Amino acid sequence: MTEIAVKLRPRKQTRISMEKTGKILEAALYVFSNSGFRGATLDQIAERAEISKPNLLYYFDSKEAIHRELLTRLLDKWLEPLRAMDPDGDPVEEIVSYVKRKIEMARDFPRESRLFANEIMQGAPVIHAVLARDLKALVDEKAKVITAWAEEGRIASVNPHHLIFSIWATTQHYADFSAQVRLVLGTDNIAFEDAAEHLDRTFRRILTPSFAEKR
Amino acid sequence: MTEIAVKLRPRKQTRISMEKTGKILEAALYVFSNSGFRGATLDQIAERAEISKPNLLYYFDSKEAIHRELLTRLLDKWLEPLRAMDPDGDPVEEIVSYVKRKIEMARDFPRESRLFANEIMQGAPVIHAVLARDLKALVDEKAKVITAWAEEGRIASVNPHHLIFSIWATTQHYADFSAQVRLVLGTDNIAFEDAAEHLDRTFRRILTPSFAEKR
DNA sequence: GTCTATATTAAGATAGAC
DNA sequence: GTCTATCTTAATATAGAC
Repeated sequence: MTEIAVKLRPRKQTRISMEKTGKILEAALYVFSNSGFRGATLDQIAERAEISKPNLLYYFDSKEAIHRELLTRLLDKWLEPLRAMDPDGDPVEEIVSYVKRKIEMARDFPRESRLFANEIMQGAPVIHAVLARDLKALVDEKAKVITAWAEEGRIASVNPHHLIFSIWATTQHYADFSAQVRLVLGTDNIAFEDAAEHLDRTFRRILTPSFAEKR
Repeated sequence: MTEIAVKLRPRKQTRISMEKTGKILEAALYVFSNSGFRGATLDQIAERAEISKPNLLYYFDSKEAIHRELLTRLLDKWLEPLRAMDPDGDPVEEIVSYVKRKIEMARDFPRESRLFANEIMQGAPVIHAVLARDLKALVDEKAKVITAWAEEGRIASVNPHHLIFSIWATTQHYADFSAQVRLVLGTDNIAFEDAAEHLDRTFRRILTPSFAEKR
């Protein structure tokens, strides 16, 4: 599990203070995910959290502190779908289930997706260290599982790291670049069922061993 | 073709002024792609362009104007790979060639990719209108071609719009989120040959008609 | 066309009363 | 803990000499 250093300003984390910080973080998630770190302002966050700006800064040391807190809090949730991939399950089903969980995350948590996308695009200045440790370890671990499946002929031969990149890319695309998707499809709301069906079919095609490759 | 409204400040576009504006735009591409619009500063751009800030603002009306000019100038280049998809070519080869061109763009023009990624993630405030017209028209046109190919049984049945989203997502991922790719692979430079090979294989698997589907 | 100096504003953060 | 008022800095943009 990822260790999260929760260093909030008030000594005692009373019920009221946890409620306030929660409200601030919720507002900050909205603003940061829409405008990026630099584009976001404390005024916007304060207004959305229905709190004054100085009061906001009573709970957090700085704008940066809010941002850092958001990212570290959300990291576990973000890695959860990959963690859930079961080495003992059916290979193709495990991977397409992972794809399904990821597309559901894009649908249900687009703000979280864009928050991370912004962070990564800036070169991950805040969470670089923790990603280089935890994310890398997790991906390497699952890559080994995928490699084993391929060697056993239970899925088609595939580069496991790049397969995972393709899964991240295709699923998060619907959250991170939803403006473009909507604009191209000419709809106000993305039909996520269509996206999910498309990805389910394509990843099954990628992974299902061909007759030639079967032993 | 996309019409580009070039509205520069100097009346006469002399050779010297075109050189300057070119140098400014090159610097701006670097800075905007690394920091996003809000994160970028005119100081950074001016320094990189080796020009004073007021001089920079002699050539462009505002920071926004530089940004807008960059996006509109680069748009055609960005759509070129899809435009080049030939309805009369071999279906699978045409699509994997498109994938190849896109991954080469991610390798050779990562700054352009991130510039557009930033713009789209903010909801495309600058180029929304032109995308809704030109990009949508282009994608719809190529989607029809793909649908025809599928109906003729020359490629596997696929949702053409979502296929295109998958191509954009998987290829641009290596430019937009290169920090994460490098961090996960543990390398300083991405081996684009590996990515290209992976994508070539996967899209061939997706597209090659199965025996069952062939007529 | 280019520069130095400067005006203007926006935004992060703090002081201090309550 | 919360507020009003304010400090401070950074950044866009302009004035005006050369």
